Amino acid sequence: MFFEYIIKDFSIQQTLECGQCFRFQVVPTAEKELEVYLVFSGNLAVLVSQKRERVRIYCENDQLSYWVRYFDLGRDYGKIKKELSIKDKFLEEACSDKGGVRLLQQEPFEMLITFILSQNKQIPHIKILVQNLCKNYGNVTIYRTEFLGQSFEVAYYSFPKPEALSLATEAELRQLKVGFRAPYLVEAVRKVIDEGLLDTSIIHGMTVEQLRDRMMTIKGVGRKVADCMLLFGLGKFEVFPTDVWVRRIMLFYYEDIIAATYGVPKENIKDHHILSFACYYFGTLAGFAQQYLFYYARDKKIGK
DNA sequence: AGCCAGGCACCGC
DNA sequence: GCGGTGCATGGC
Repeated sequence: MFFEYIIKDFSIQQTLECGQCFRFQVVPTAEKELEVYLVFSGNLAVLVSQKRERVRIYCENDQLSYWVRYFDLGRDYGKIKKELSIKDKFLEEACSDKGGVRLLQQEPFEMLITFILSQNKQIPHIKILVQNLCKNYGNVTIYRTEFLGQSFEVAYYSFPKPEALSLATEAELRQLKVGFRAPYLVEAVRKVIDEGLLDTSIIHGMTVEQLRDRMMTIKGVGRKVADCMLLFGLGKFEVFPTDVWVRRIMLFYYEDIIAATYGVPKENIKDHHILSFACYYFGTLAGFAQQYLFYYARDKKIGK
């Protein structure tokens, strides 16, 4: 069965392709303007179709709330984009061009592992590595639904649970081409299991700074990986993951303002200046701004 | 062939 | 703190 919604400020294509999600695939269709994707999260799968503002989520009743939250469909993105767009022309353009992006609320453990894998890798490679993990340590599941009057069926691998991943040795992980990230994964999984790193009862009520410090106790998790995990996995929308692309576009657009704000020569701008400025300038919307800017910069190759 | 990729740890200062 | 370097692997 499916549930149909009319949703503004949403593009399933942009939301999945913008670089926050690594487990999805296009479902080819003959119909014009119809976009269909299979999306995987944790041990679940869903088929989503979109034609203009008409969005259909193909799942059973008891999973609907999970996917509505996952795609962040309950939030007023028009308001967010408006608030960002009035700040300057650059943001206005990025928000307009990438206006269908929504911040997915993905599984915390999955985000932690995925973004440890992401370091010094390009997005297509990250997808392959994640897929390797799922194939080797996840469970096969069948997803079935009715789609356009016929039955649709696909087998997929779940994202492995910590206990399943804990069976992997460093050597086995290296065979999956994760390279120097192998020991990072082992430690992350160990800390999740032994120290309850992601236990809801423990992290509930912690500040963003406390959560970030907690994640960064893992070797292989620095500021950027931690912030991606906080943003995409824990819904901490005020963080501003700063990678090469974000650095490029921030300098391209705001170099002069940042230099003036902090009284440093342009060539002396450091990451902490960019982070501080983003926090001040974008405020609680920093995470949204980051994703619009990141996707826009990468698409237009800004600063490269 | 060399450089870079949604970085990070480690080292020397 | 700050800058430089090595790191697995793959694509251009």
